[in-house]
Amino acid sequence: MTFQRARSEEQREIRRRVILDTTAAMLETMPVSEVSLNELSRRAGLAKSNVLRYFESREAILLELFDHACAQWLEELGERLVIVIDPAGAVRDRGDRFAGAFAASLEPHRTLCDLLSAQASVLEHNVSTEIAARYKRSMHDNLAALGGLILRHLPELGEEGAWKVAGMAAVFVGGLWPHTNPSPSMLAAYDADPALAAMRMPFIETLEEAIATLISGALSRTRLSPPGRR
Amino acid sequence: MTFQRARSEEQREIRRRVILDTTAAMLETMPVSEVSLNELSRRAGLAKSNVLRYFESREAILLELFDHACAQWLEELGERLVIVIDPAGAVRDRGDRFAGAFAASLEPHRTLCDLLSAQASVLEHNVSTEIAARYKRSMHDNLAALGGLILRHLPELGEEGAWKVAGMAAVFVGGLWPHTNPSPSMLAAYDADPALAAMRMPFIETLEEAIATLISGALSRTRLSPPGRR
DNA sequence: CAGTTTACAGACCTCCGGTCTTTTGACATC
DNA sequence: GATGTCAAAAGACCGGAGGTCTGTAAACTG
Repeated sequence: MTFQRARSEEQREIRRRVILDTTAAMLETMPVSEVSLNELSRRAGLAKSNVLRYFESREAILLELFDHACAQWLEELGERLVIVIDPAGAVRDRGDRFAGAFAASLEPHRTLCDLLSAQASVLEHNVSTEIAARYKRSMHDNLAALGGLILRHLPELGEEGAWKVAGMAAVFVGGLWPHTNPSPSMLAAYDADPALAAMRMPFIETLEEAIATLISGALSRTRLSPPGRR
Repeated sequence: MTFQRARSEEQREIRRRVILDTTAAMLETMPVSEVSLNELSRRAGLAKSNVLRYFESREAILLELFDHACAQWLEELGERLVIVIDPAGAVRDRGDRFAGAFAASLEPHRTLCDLLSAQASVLEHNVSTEIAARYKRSMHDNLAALGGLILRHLPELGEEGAWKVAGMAAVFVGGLWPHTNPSPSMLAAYDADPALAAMRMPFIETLEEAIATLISGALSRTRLSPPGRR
């Protein structure tokens, strides 16, 4: 697969891209936890040690991928929002439409959700301080961008309120996602007992409702307690 | 450590308890991900294969522990709530107090939070359908109990609203928890850059605010959209 | 063409969850 | 009390994980 050795910087960059692309392709067909360095390096046509020449750990690869996926999703969400939300509409309507667009925009970004849910518990471990700091700064920007989108379409929330909703939404997505990937045995349990199946949470619908509820709550709370008050 | 062989059923039960207690003790000092069968069996004074004679997998042990911790926490939360909430108080006040009690009640239950966050993504995998079903039924009851507590102190939410808030709260706790256990390198990054440190989410405070927001939202939404409407 | 650098592959390491095989302790029977 | 049986226990073992170490050879430099 590999044709010649990477000596120039641009060749090294190509290697990095191959690794990232291969990982992204794997994530399309399997959860984060199943992406192993062995299989990844096999698919990329490189030796494992060579993969680790370009990334300091498995987690560092996934983190970079996550960061990129985040930025791309945010762009799509931004576009979707301006289409869907009428700036002159009622607050309640804008909130609901935001929630709907938010949830729907994640539908084609399953791997982003998967990475998000693994972020704090897995990805942020086993990377150097440099990588951790760089990534966290980038995530700070992403979260700020999400807060900006919220503020733009729901200015009633205020800057602080919008920021908080952004953080809560991110946390919620990360918490909800794992529940939508039941293990085979759990699936069998669902099949066997309809009462259990009833408590499954469909990802998009649950997310939409939760975000809408969060926004409603944040709105009513900013209204009830004027800024500056604790 | 182990003195005689377990031949009677009650002796077997003692073995199970030793394993569960040892695991619980380990969880007091390390996160779920670091509890390994090797170390566990060493501490319990049993061979690894012997531990697996009593539990079908590492996850099965943790799942049973999680279930038990859940039930115990729910009891404590129930007691706390009747002390803290004035049934005659305003809805808003009851909601806020509920959120406060909810968050505070989790403070001494760090391992519960840890298990909760690992639940869907780790624990529910790698167990048989029997265990999965049994556990899920139990969790169904636990969630219903939480819903019951919510309904009791915030009857305005209605049964469905209370149930939904319960589910969302559980999801949120599971999503938030990992962010409160930063890796060493992440901690170093925080130390180096105050701007990064500012985006840390303190567990209890963030949780309290999110739950309060969720409740406010659910309340305003039930008020705005009468039951039966979609 | 000789020498130096270094990308790369593959053997190797430790640890994980889990299985398989062997040993041995506790009981029932003679 | 000796003997046989059966399951509890222990420990060797397995494949695969993430990651390191070392030898090789390809590309540059003089």
